Amino acid sequence: MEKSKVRVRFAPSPTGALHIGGVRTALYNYLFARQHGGELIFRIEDTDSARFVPGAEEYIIESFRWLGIQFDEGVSFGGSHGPYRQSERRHIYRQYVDQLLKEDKAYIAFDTPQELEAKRSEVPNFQYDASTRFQMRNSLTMAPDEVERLIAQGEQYVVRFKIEAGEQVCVHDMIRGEVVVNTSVLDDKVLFKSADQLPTYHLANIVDDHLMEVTHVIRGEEWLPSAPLHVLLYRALGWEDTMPQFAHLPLLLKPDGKGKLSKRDGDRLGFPVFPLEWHDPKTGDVSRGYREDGYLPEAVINFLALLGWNPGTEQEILSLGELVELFDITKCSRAGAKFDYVKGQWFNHEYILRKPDAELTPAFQQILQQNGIHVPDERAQAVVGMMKGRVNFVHELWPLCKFFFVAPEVYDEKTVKKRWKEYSAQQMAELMEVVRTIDDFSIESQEQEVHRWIEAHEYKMGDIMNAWRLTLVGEGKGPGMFDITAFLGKDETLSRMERAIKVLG
RNA sequence: GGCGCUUUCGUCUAGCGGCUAGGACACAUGCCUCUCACGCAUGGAACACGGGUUCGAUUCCCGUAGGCGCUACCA
Repeated sequence: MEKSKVRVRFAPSPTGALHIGGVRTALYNYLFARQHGGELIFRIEDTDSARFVPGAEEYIIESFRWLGIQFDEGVSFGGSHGPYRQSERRHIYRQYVDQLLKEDKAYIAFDTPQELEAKRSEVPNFQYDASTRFQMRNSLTMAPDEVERLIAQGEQYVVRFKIEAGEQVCVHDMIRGEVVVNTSVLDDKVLFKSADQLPTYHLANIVDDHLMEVTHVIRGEEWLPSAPLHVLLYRALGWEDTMPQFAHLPLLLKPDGKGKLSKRDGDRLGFPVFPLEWHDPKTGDVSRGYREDGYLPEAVINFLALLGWNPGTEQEILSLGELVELFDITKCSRAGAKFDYVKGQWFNHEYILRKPDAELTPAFQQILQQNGIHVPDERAQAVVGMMKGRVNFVHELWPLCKFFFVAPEVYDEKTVKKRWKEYSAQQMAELMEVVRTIDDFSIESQEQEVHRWIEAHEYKMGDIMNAWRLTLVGEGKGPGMFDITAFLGKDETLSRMERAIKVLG
C-alpha cells in the first residue's frame, strides 16, 4: 500500500497570546512532521469573529520564529493549499454545508439563542438532539415553503448536523487506543451560522484538514470528546477513507491546586505562560514571556518536549535534532502533567552552562548597560565565563557580579564580624605592598607571589583570603580571589584595599 | 448531573507478569575549598483502594474513589 506523505497542522485561534500548552502541541506536531519527512501547516482558525484579537496572529508567528519551530506552509509561509485563514475560506465551506443539507445530513434551525437558553433552563439537561429536534423550530418540523419564506425575510438561522441516536462511534487514538462513544450522547452540533456566514470550528476543521490533505491530527485532550463528532462528519462528507489519524495530548495542569494551567497561575507563582511578552490590546495588561524572562529557546523546547513524553532513556538534555529523531507520539503520557516550572528553570541553567560565553555576552551587556555600566565585550564576557555556572538566568548575574564593575561602598556586617580580625588591617596593608611589587598580574603569577608571602610569614590562608575578599567584594562571596584581582587589575585592587583598611580599621 | 479520558516518590516520569520499583527536578547531608556558588557523592521519598485472572501482579480485567476534560450560534 502506498503511504501518503505525512502532513500535520497547528491551527490556533487568534484570540490572544499563544498559551504554553499550545506551544507544546505545536512542538509535537513539528517533531512528528520532521521525523516522518512530512510537512507542518500553520492555519488560523478565526471563525469566531467576535473573539478576534488584533496582533495575535503576528504574535504567534513571532513566537515560533523565536523558538525555532519552522512551518512548511500556511499563513505567512505560503503553500499550495491556501488560503490558510478560515475567514478567507467562506466560499469553500458553503458548498459542503449545502451538500450536507441536500443529502439530508443536516438541517436548518431557526431557534434563537434566547429560545435555546429558555429551553435549557426549563428542561434539565436539555440537549438539541434526535430526541428533541422535532419539538424545535427547524426545517424538520416546518413546511419547506415556510423555511424559504423565513430565510427570504432575513431571519437568522444555523445549520445543524443531524446525528442519529444509538450508534457506537469508534475513534482510534494513537495515544489512547480505541475510544468508543454512543451517538445518543452527542447533540446536533451547529455547523454553520447565517449571521456571519461562517462555519463553526467543527465543520471548518474537517473541511480544511481534508482539503489540506492532513494525515494526522495532533491536538489537546480537550478535543477528545468531539472526536466522534468529527469522525461522523468525515463519514457524512464521504471522506472516511482518507480520514486522518488522531492523537490527543494530555493537558498541562496548574503546578499546585487543581485545574488546567492558566495565565493567572503564572502571575501568582511567578513564571510565564506565554512564549513572548504579550500586551493585551483590550485590557492593556502586560503578561511576561519566556523570551523576556531570559529563557533560551532551546531550554524551553527541551523542557516542553519532556512534559508528557520522554525518550525512555535517562538522557534529559536533548537538542531539537535529537528530539526529532527520538520522539514517539505513541509513547506520550496519557494523564495531564502539572506544570513544573522549577524544572524549567533548571533546563535553562543547563543550557546556559553549555552555551559559549560569547553568545551569552550580548544579553549580559544589556543588563550592564541598564545599570549604567559600559565596558568592552571582552570584559563582560570574562565575567560571564567566571559566573554563569551559578545562575539560571543571565539577568541573575548582575547582583552577583556588580562588584566587578563597582567598588563596594558598604561592607557586609556579618562578614566583617566573621572575617575582619583585629590584625586584618595590618595584614592587608602588608599585602598591598606585596601586590605593588607584582609586575605580571596574571592569575598564576599573583597566586605564586601571594602564597609565598603567606607562607613566609606563616599567616593563615583563610585569614588573608577572606579579609582580602571583603575589601574587594564587600562581602564573603564570589569566585576565586585571583580571578577577581586579575580582572580588577592592580590599581583598582590597591585602591579598594586602601579604602577598606580606612573604613574598617 | 451526563459522557469521555486518566491514576508509580512533593513534581515530571521509566517500567510493558517475576526488579533491592530506575532516573531527573526539588529537598537534606557530606565532599571539594580562600568565601559563596557550581560540581560531585549520599540520603529520605511512590505503585489510590477493593475484587478478580494467574504459580506469581505496579504491570491484564472489573468495580470504587480521586483527578482532568467536554457538555455554546468558543475554539
